[in-house]
Amino acid sequence: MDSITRAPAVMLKFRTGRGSAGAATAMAKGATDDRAHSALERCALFNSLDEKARNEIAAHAMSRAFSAGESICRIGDHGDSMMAVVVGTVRISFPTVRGKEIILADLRPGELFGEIALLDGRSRSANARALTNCQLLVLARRDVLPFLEGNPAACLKLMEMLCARIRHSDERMADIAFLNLPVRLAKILLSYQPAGRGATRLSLSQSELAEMTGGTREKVNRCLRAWQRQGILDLKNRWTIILKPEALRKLLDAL
Amino acid sequence: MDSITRAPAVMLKFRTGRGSAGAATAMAKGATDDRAHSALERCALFNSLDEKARNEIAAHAMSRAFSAGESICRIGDHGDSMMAVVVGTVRISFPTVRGKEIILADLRPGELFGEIALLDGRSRSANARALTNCQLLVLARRDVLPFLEGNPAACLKLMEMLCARIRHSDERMADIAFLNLPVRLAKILLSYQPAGRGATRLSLSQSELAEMTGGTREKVNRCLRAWQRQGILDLKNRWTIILKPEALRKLLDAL
DNA sequence: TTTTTGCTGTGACCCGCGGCACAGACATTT
DNA sequence: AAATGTCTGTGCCGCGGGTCACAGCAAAAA
Repeated sequence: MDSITRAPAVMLKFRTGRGSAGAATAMAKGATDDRAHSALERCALFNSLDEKARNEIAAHAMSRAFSAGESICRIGDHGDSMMAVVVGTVRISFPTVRGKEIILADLRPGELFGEIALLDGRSRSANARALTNCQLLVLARRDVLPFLEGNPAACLKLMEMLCARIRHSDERMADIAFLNLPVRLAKILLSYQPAGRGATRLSLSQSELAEMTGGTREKVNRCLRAWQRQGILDLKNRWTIILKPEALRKLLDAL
Repeated sequence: MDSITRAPAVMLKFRTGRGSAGAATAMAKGATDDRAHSALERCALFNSLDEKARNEIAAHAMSRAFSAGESICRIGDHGDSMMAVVVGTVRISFPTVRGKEIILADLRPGELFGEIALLDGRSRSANARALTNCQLLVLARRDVLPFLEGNPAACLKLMEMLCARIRHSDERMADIAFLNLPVRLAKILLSYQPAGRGATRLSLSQSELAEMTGGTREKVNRCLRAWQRQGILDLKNRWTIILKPEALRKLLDAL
């Protein structure tokens, strides 16, 4: 277990966290620059489009920066834009009673959020927060809707993405309803494990894992420690190092 | 409590249930008849369209009947069509481990299902079963996709519907994660209560309520009985009669 | 009508998990 | 180096709720 020399690391936020990263909230509102265009290329919604369409939408994109810890939007806000992550990580969460919240997703570059309020014209459906310093591309409703009307292909692609969200939500709901915490935790850990076998180091606090699984911090801790004793993973400083992903997968297969 | 003379009744399935309704599975494949057209008018996706567009899509609709209890589609099936309910009730459910399943929705005339597999080309995302004898309108992918490409308005409307599904799913997930069973049960009961004050009679078995809330039949029973003792509702034969919806709502407000 | 089947109502039991409390380990700040 | 704050690690207690078992009942089927 000491033989790990160059394990892949999943680090969503800088280890030296919250706010200390300084106020990088300057706003670069340059429009049709190359950065915007190449960012859209990395985005699932737009990379299937032809060059012309991509230029058309890129012309309306506004670049905007958020510093680590900053709130991007809150549930209930009026929202008439959607955002694509260019640099950094954005955390989407859903607040519930008594200050608790459930983490829905951590979005990396190329991913999109805010489409729901944009599309249905209602208020924001979740919270979004910059987990690291972030660079986003902002697209306003008044630009997006006409664009979609003229680009059925983009429309269908967007619908596919919404469908994926629905599938994922339904599955997760069933998980929470019927699976016990260790299984849910294993699922989450594996979902942060980038495909390949071998050790993965992840920098997620146990409270964060609790908010993702819908459990408590204490329970997550006990579960992780039990796995550590079995040699399935290792907890060092504040990293969680997955040593035997197969063991976790086996837990899932057993249902 | 005996003064109820004409209370609204919510009856999703015939009280004389399962299968006995005889094999009405005959297939009426008449296409552009008036029934198809008027059914589409009742459907949220199509009623905002102009007459011409509605005729266009109605021309491709196939009518199909299912008898009570019959399975319409199963999760994992290959699916390249979507359906609109014309007559009857269709139950959408999501199966999980060990035969348990969670009821996602009971669809009434005018509502749509099966769009997800149709749109993203993957397999069916849930089970659908005819709760009563049903009449459905079936629309095939090869007809729907070209139609959507030519009708941006329908596209956007469909996206709105998908967004509503996502909002609903996320909220329900948070409910299951953080609210205890009585509260979830109260929510479900109220959601079947058609707006107005006063008593509502609903014909849902306690096992069904359990499958909707993600709890057990026994727990649902105990909870309902407790409410009965408090005079909030009445359980007679196999009907659940909501006497004081305000009391349930108060339970929700208390969070 | 009689039989069968499925739904309701309840008691007993036990486990998972949430809540509290607190100690120790690091990290960051001053 | 000292102080402060945050995360980790654990013991303990109590409750919500899942499970089993079984006893009425009411509605369909025979």
